[in-house]
Amino acid sequence: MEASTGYLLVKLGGAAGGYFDQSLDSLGLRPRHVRVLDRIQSDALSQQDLCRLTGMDRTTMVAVLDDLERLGYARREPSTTDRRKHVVMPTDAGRSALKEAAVLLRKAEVAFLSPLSATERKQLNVLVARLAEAGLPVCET
Amino acid sequence: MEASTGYLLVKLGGAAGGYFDQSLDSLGLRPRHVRVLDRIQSDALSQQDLCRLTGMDRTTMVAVLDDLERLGYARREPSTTDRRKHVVMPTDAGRSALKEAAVLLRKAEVAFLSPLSATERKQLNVLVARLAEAGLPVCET
DNA sequence: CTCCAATCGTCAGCAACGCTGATGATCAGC
DNA sequence: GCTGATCATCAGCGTTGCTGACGATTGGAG
Repeated sequence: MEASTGYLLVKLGGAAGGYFDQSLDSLGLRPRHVRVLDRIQSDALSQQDLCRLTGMDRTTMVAVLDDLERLGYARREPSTTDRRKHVVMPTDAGRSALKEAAVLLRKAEVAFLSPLSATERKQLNVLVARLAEAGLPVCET
Repeated sequence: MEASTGYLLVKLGGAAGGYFDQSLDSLGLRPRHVRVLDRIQSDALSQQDLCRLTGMDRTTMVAVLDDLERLGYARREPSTTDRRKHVVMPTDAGRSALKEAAVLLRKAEVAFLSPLSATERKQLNVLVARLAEAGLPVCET
């Protein structure tokens, strides 16, 4: 029970989360900010689009974008095609912050997985990818 | 970035957590209650002992034990050796509830890991156990 | 064209969570 | 017998993710 895969997964997920959180402290960001910053690089997305793509709540997204705007990493611009929408654009500072964050996150991940050999890390990646891709089966008890 | 092992681990951990939560709905318990219920089976532990063993906060433990007592699954008894302490004892109902919970959790885990083959599940278990055992390295960025 | 339901972004406020600090009771060492 | 530490408890704080409501705007039906 203590050593069940499921329990360990929960524990590990939490630890990894805290780990990633900390790794971004110097940027004043949290992983969710980076995820949003990443999404808005390529396409011009509305806040709703971002919600759908990241799975975040609409009100949480407002807070995240407030943060990114305050830090000068992104801007909200009125959409030219739909005046209800705001198109979210990254700034130059946002783009370089994203690069920096990616480096930090990568470093944190390497450290976190350091107890495993290269082969094992590859194995783990395959397994969790399969599990995540499997759509996280619906609970029906 | 989207498919990094670390990010997937966080996602998976959260999903597994919610999964386990749901699986215990019918018992009115949450995984933490089951963990406590499990710990008090063998030894006579004080609340502080339980905190140390489970890593839970002392005030959270109070709430958990309140729940378990209200459900008739555990009792607080004054320690005979130290009148500051409460020894936490499982009731018969608590013991059978634990058995039932273990079954439900096991079922949930099987379902959650069902996208993997038996060999892969074994592999995953070894890997996450190694990572968890490695003491979750300290972040120092 | 005129409504009307639906969508967008925002805000106030709620419920759960984990924690800090303080309290009263008790213990252990000097 | 005093003093500092430990135990269980409670009140209260800050954070988090969410619901519900709101005004503004859109798009389609009649």
